[in-house]
Amino acid sequence: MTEVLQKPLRKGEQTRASILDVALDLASREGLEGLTIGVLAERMSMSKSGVFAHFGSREDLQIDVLKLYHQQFEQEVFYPSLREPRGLPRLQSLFSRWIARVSLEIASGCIYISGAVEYDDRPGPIREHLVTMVRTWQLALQRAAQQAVDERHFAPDTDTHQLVFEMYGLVLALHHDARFIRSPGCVGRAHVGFARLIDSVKVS
Amino acid sequence: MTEVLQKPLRKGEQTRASILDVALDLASREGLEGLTIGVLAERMSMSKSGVFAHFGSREDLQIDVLKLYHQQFEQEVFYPSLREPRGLPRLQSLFSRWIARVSLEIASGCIYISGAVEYDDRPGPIREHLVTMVRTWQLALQRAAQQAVDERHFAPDTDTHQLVFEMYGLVLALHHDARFIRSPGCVGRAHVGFARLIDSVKVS
DNA sequence: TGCATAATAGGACGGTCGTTCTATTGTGTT
DNA sequence: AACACAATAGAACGACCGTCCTATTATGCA
Repeated sequence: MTEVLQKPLRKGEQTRASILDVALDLASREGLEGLTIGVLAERMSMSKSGVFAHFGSREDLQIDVLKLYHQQFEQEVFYPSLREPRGLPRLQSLFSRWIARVSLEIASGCIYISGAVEYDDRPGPIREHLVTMVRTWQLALQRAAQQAVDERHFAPDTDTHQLVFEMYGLVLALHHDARFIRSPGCVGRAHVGFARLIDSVKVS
Repeated sequence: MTEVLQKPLRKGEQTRASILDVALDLASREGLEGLTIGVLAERMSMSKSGVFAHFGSREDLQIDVLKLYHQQFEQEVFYPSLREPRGLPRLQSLFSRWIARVSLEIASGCIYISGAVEYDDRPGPIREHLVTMVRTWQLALQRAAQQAVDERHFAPDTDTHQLVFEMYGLVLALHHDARFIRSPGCVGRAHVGFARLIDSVKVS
């Protein structure tokens, strides 16, 4: 009855992790709803049941993929920006890292954005997780914007909610024009839009 | 051999039209990819094959749904705005009618927007049609913006492409926050954003 | 009223889906 | 080396999908 027996063998966790990696890549391309166990198994050179056994259900798999994405997003976009000084510099860092990530994702797709469309009318735990994550990100942006007001970088009557709304719009437009329309130069347009946005709230 | 025999009986066209109506409603809710012949037949109280016979394939059905949507969009948003004088008034009319339509669609969903995500990486005729329609709409907006420059409502160096990019972003953000996040007040924020946008290019 | 044929129903097909069951292979520990 | 059990494979399930084929019913016109 020593507690050593409880801890799982290493192999399982390892393949589970690499399954999740492939699943994230797959979900980025085909959407979370397009993520299918059969295709996943094929890409892993495993049997369907072999893959399935690592997750209680497809829904659990999807949620784990979501959590992995969230983690990577935080690591790439959020945390590095905390090194920047509060206020405008940090907000600018958050935005340009965000843009940079979405630009790289043009080849695969952003799960927050595709998920928002896939689950805008599909109740359930996946939608719940997605909404929580996106709202968390929006609140982080809003907090950074509020700090810019506090630091007197922005006018004191600045509507930070409005600011985040428009920033999100710029990124959505970027994702739309880059991935769907495939019109060149839209990364630059996102930056130009942000500059104008900041200019409209900055103290002279 | 009188050519009268060639013309189809009325009944078929009629039910075909009402099938398309239901299909459009269904596709707005579940997405074009979620539009399924079985569910469509159930909603029509018809057999699957009965519904299917009106279209050569599911893909043709989806394309016809798309065309119907495009038609309604033009009718509700584009044509009425042509009655406004060229330049800023017409552009404002286009935008606010667009916003109004998307606001009504909050309950169901905009096919241009959900389709952009569903087909951003799925080649084929459906994607082709979608891209053409959306680009048509974007070009219409850009034309109206250019006329505002010509009429000296906007500064002569105004980047109309940039303008349309940001307008589209505002609508995407509206759709996102309304349908997915379900945050109240985002219709107002879309208007505020547009006002700020116009202000930055308007001649004093 | 009949006749040609359009409109629809019914059933079957092969395929893919998520999931479950049972058997087999592999791993880590004593 | 041998044992316990984790990890995976394989086959089968019921459900739903788009599509096709063949009847049956309804429609519009002579």
